[in-house]
Amino acid sequence: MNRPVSFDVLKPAPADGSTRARLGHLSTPHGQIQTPVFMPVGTNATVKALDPDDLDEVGAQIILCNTYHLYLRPGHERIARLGGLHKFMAWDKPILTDSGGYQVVSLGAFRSVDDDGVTFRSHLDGSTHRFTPEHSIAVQEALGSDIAVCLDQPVPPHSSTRRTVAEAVVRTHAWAERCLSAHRRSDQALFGIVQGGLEADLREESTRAISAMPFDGICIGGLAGDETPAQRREALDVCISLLADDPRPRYLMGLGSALDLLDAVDAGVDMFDSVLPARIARNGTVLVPEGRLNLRNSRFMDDPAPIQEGCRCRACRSFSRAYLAHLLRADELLFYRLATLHNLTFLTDFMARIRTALAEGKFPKLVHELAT
RNA sequence: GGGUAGGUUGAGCAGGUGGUGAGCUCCGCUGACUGUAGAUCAGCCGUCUUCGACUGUGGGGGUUCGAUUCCCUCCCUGCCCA
Repeated sequence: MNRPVSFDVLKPAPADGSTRARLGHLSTPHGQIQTPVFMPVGTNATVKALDPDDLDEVGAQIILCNTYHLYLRPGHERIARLGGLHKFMAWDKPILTDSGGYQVVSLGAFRSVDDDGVTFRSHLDGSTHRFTPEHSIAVQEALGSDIAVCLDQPVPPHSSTRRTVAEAVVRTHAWAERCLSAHRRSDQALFGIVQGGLEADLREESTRAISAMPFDGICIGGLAGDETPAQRREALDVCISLLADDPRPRYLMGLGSALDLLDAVDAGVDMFDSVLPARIARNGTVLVPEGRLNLRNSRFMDDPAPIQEGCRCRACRSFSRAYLAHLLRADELLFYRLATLHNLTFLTDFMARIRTALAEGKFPKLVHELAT
């Protein structure tokens, strides 16, 4: 049977074990994706402050949209009536939808979880809504994303007891099976999600269970939270050592800082998403090779240099730090667009650089360079 | 010139009719943000030797144990009338 997406490893991890990083190619109904890839997040069917032309200019290959948010507003059925999510938002490249699983964590006090599903209180009007694995899949099918994701139960790594993590793992596995049997669309891939927090044995158990199911890709969830980089790497190594011979793409959910991405690619991850670069942009922080600049700092008011010398983005081609700092202070809308454009371009180019290094067999060297 | 309402920490205000005015919102300064309840949030924002101390209610003077408050006087601002 023809899979909706196909993944080819163009350049596998070297046999010498110097890295698990690999170069890949993901083919979807709406286009091709070079991996490792970073997916900007467009929760409400828009990457905040940008339009699809901007995203093309950034070089985004695929974006993530959110099932829970679009279900609440404007409604998945409405989007389906209007021709599906791609048409609705005028983005004809690949889209991955999150299942609403993350909202189990982020909505905190506004939800309750049981074995059958999650009950949410809408953050918009307080009304109650229920997401079961079947319902999440139905909503994602209505949206028509290229890649759907299972409803899962992530837990905050650091602040959860082993018992909580263990329960979430069991539940996530049961839901994974239900998502699989509910899923029908043949033009939409379905990824399963591994949980297990920072408990090595639970991570292992979860990886085995999820990878044994016929998913099109494997998500690693429950990280990119309050764990340390070392703990994350440890959890990642547990998962990916078990997936070494698995031909499917590996997607680490929620990771978005450059050095974090580098390390996770080294650990063998192919796909990433995060709100981080876009959110910090809106909050005044821009990414540069040395780290971050907070354009709110008074020293930028007189700085005629671009955010980053040599950056190809619109903000850097045309404007100074001084101008951007002014826009930010004046609450001008242009700031949000330019800062977002820059940060997403920065991260996209960073991933491209990683891919080039992988293609040329120079990835370990790049890691060494950037880590110091 | 007469009348009237005012003068509080960068700005705008609150409060205070004899018993210790540092409260708010802006502005400003700094930090945070990782499958987006986030163009958001947190801290600081008179001075200093900062777990505390000092100064501060337009200026000056008076009454009083004690004055932002009462009295005198001057200055400044808005409005009304000449």
